[in-house]
Amino acid sequence: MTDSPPGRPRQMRTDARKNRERLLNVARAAFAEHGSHASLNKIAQGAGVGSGTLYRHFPTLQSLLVAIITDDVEALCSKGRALLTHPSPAEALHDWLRDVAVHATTMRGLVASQMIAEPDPREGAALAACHEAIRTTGSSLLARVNPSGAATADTRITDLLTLVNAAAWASEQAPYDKELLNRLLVLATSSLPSPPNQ
Amino acid sequence: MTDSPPGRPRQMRTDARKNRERLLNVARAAFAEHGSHASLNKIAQGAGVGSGTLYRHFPTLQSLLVAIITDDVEALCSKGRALLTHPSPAEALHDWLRDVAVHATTMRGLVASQMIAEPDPREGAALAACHEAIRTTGSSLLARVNPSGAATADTRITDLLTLVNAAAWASEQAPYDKELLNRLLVLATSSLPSPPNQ
DNA sequence: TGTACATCAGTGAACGCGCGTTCACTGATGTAC
DNA sequence: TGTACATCAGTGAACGCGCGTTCACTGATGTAC
Repeated sequence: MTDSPPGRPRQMRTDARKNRERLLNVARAAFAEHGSHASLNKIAQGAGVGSGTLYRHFPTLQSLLVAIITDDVEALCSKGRALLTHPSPAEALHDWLRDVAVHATTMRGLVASQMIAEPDPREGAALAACHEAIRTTGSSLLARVNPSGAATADTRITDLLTLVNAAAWASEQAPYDKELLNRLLVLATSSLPSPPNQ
Repeated sequence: MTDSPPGRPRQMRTDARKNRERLLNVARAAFAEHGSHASLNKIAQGAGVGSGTLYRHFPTLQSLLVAIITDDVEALCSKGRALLTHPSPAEALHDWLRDVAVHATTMRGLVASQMIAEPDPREGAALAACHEAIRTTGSSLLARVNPSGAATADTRITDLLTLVNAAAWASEQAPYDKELLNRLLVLATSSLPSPPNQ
């Protein structure tokens, strides 16, 4: 057993951190343009980085994707928590679901599909944690709309989020129809109380 | 101008017709397994046919897909027309939407995506005709549920079909959850009158 | 503050792979008589 | 029914391409003193 020596791990090199950031940005754009057909070599090239560097940071296309989604989900959940004090629970929920949909709308179905599919255990707990966080946040918002049904909120919110993500995916398939996402969200959430001003 | 001579075109050779049929069947399976990453060479090989033969029949992956979908849509519409005499209009509509969803559930999102996206004009009128046929059939079924709203039935059915296809896509992403499609369909159609026996 | 150095991030040519696509050729078969 | 033949479907080796991935090497930088 040759354990690594104890003590703090060495801090991440500044160039490494910058490259990681740049890779994530370029990957975001590449996924937005080509979805799951995006080329890793081109992402590396676009970030001004050797392909080996990309592999050092993200051994897998999936891991790149999960890193991007993790950032987004964090923002989404923090916005959701803020909405918990919104005066209109119904409006808060609708607003947040719209944000979720818009988020899922950014990468040719890749994001939507990750949010729906069972997390790949090889990807560690990162993606599963995203799911958990989204569900918890949504559950709180939903419970405020209909306090009596709190017990069922957890399963309801999962299906609701799935359908919202599916609607987002559909609207990506039809980019020429700018209003489609709005109309689909109305349909998808028609079983919820409407927000007051609509 | 060297026009081809007049008269009937030569009938399709029997081996050609068989090969075409075999290619469609193998392609169906390949798309079901690999979606848009299916390999044309492997489809040709699986059908026991040279790759050139595949290209003679279907110059494009897309054209292969459209041929498959055309067959399915025909069946779907004929079933829809039969349902127009069903004693319960609401049940007829729900049944048919379920069939549409199940159909969209067979090829890793490829079918669902084709049913939603704007038809590629290079693909001729075939796919556009599918959309038209589905919409017409659905529109009739919807009009029977709510005769007063016939004028708006056409736009409503388009969005409804889109959401149903989206739900089908989502349920493909989560194959481990066998009941997901059912639950999503309930959510997606919650703005319609419920069928009597549910 | 300055310096020596071990660590590890970065490099990018090279590899093997499977893909879509072509095309000169072979051979099956529908048609006309 | 039988036959000659023009048509066109079928073939599959070959091509170029871009992909993901590797790895021996270089060099930047965080750390310890």
